[in-house]
Amino acid sequence: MDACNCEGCELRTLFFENVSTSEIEAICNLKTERAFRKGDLIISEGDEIRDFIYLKKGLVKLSKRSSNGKEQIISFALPLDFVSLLSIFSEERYNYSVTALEDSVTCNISLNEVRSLAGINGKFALNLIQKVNKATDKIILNFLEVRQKRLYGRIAYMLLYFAEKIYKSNSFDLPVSRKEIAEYIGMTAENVIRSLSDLRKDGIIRISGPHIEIIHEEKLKRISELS
Amino acid sequence: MDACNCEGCELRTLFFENVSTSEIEAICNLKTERAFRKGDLIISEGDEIRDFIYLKKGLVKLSKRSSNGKEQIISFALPLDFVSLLSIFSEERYNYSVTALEDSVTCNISLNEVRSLAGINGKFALNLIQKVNKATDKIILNFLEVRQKRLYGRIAYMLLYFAEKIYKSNSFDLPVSRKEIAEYIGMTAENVIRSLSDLRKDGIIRISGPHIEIIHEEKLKRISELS
DNA sequence: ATCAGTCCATGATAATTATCATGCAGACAT
DNA sequence: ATGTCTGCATGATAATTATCATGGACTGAT
Repeated sequence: MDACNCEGCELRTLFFENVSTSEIEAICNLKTERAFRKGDLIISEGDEIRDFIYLKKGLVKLSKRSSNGKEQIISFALPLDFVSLLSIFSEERYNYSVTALEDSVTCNISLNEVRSLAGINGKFALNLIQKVNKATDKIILNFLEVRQKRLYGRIAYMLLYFAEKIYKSNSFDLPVSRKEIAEYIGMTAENVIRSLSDLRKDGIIRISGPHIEIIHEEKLKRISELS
Repeated sequence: MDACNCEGCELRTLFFENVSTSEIEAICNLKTERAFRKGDLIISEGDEIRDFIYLKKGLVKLSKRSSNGKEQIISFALPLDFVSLLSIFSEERYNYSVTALEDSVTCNISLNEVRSLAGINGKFALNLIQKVNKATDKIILNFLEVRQKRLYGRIAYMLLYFAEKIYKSNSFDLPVSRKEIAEYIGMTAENVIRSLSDLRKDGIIRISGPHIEIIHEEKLKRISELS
């Protein structure tokens, strides 16, 4: 446990709740930490799935190039959300990409190790099921939520999402371009820009470049709910 | 193994691949089979999650009532797809409903049993992860696929989906109303009806009541792809 | 048999969104 | 410094989709 710095990792108790100290040591020595700069590609669609990857620090987006060549954003993930959600265990290759939106650090563990630990330690496996399940559930519920709204409501929903879930503040820098917001909510970049401008003109938010400040949270919530 | 009729179940090898005969017997004696008629509610949103449920026979829809009160269809499932996908293991209550679209039979096993088996038998747990993972992946990829298309393309995509994935034939009875199609693709019922009529007028499909016959599969595919 | 309810269907119109065009500002390489 | 690229912004217009209204067919309840 000397070269192994997992003790400080906030994910440890979450992830390794049911793993004995000796098992942790064994895994810990096999893990690799990787640092990424804002904008770096962490996983590229089509890459072979070798590692179980989770986010230790930072913010990432999961995206996929769809059949017609357009990029679509599936979700955003913070630490404590897993990055290796979809397709892991069920596919050989990633069918989505992961990109760092802020400087990020991942912790990579050989998938075979995780697999064999899960095969030996059923409690660990159950814990894993739960985490993967929760993460994918969130994505699906989010899709449903967004789908039923119209442009203006989707924008409001997204702003509230960043404020509440990602930054826990009504004042933050958008980590994504307007085009990426469009790819996330399934609209065009022009209309995203227009909606943001409208919200600004109505005095509901303040914008300067990437910086957003939500002034009338209640109004924004009403817009989000009333679609 | 006498009262236990799992041997004939096609799901057995899939599901219990890694489970010993004695373990199967133990579980098998605890399982309950339930039959449902077309239209019956199998799971109601908000129900407590007690059983691990899988579909042995039939066709079902997963749906969710969204915040504004509108019903949304998440996916359709055939046998071999699991029904207890989302929220199981991670939630206490279902956050979606399951309805039989055709006469269906489910096999219910106490979740605690499945959980404890997974805790003991890691291989079984891994198998479970894989299945759950694959099923949710499908749902997410489907959402992405549909989202990038416009009305006409979504209708074409859905028709091809039923023909290829559900009925394996270009001639079939739609198991859902036009309104439900709308809830599946995120459009209004009127526009679904209009699109179907347009496809009929263009000679691409034949319609009589719930019966659909795809005449020009190639044209339909092109419409689906070109959105 | 009648009534209420739902599904399918179509039209007219309004609302929403996409597309195309243009301009500006900043980043960056040469 | 110049040109090129990208992101942000706005307008004009076209395309798409929703909403509202109406009608016929059918089902089930009374």
